[in-house]
Amino acid sequence: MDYSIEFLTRRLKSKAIRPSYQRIKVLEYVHQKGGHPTADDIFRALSGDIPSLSKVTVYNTLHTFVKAGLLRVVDIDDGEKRYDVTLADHGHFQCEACGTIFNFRVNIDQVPIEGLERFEITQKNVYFKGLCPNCLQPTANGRKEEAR
Amino acid sequence: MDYSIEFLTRRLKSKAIRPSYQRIKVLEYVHQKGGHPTADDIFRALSGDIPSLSKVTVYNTLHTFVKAGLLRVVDIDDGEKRYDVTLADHGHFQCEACGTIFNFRVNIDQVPIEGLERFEITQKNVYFKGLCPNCLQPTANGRKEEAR
DNA sequence: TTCATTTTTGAAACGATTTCAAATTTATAA
DNA sequence: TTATAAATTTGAAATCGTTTCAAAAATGAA
Ligand SMILES: [Mn+2]
Ligand SMILES: [Mn+2]
Ligand SMILES: [Zn+2]
Ligand SMILES: [Zn+2]
Repeated sequence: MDYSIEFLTRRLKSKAIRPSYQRIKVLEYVHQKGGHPTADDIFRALSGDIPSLSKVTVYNTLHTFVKAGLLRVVDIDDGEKRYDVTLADHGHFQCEACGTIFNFRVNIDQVPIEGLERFEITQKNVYFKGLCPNCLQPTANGRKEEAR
Repeated sequence: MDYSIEFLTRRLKSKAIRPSYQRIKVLEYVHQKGGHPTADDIFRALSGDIPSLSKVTVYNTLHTFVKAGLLRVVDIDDGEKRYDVTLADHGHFQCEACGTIFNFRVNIDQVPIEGLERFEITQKNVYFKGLCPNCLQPTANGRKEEAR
């Protein structure tokens, strides 16, 4: 994929967000890294490149991006919020052993819903929990993988 | 419904939880009040009856109840966790204007899922957001109801 | 270059929850 | 009943992600 500075700059400008160095770096990180990083993941990853970087800037930037629809919040974890570049509708599974968050395909619009006839729905989240294949796999000694 | 001390005591004993005064009162509150109270809702409601009550006791008690399967956590709100006595599978809708959390019927097991073939699922949550009928209703002057 | 606006920054505040150790209550054994 | 151990409750302090705040720095317009 093309996550060049020019591409990211254009993406920001298209949302009327000024392409500051910090913002471009945050956007670059979430695109290149993918997955579901926390604000702190992003802060620690960029601190090297931008020694002056403040955590508040990361928070500000993430808020801006979410409001502009560039990112989506995943709030499955207790504790920290996570940020997701994948905007297409999908569900999230969090492994209770290793904590990893996985995406899965789910067509929530096909589900029969009862009781929201007069409601206006703007956001649909599907969060599952359980054990991922890695953590289900028994190790050589016959026990489960160690939880992190 | 019968939420007598005897009933609640039996319910606790059946889960091997010692029926202390505090625990019975918390269990009574969540049953009688229903809905999705926060730890603080419960604490403030019971402080009158139990002047010595500590918030830590409420937290301890809620953890115990959740672990025993007497309550379910609803983590849709940013901020505070909420507790739910309704154990049957259902979805949660939070109104973005008034904050109220509503239940709705959803048969999540009927939804086609792709990508979790080798996962062990132990918990399925469906969280919607949007506007509830009250907050959608225009007032006399033509504007929406005031958000809380 | 000015001057206004936006962005970044570190420190401090916030707020729900957890940790901790002491005090109290309850159960068990002698 | 009394002694002792175990469980529960409690208030204070700690934790931790996030927000608020005001000043400094960067950027844009005139
Ligand atoms: Mn995702
Ligand atoms: Mn509910
Ligand atoms: Zn796992
Ligand atoms: Zn509402």
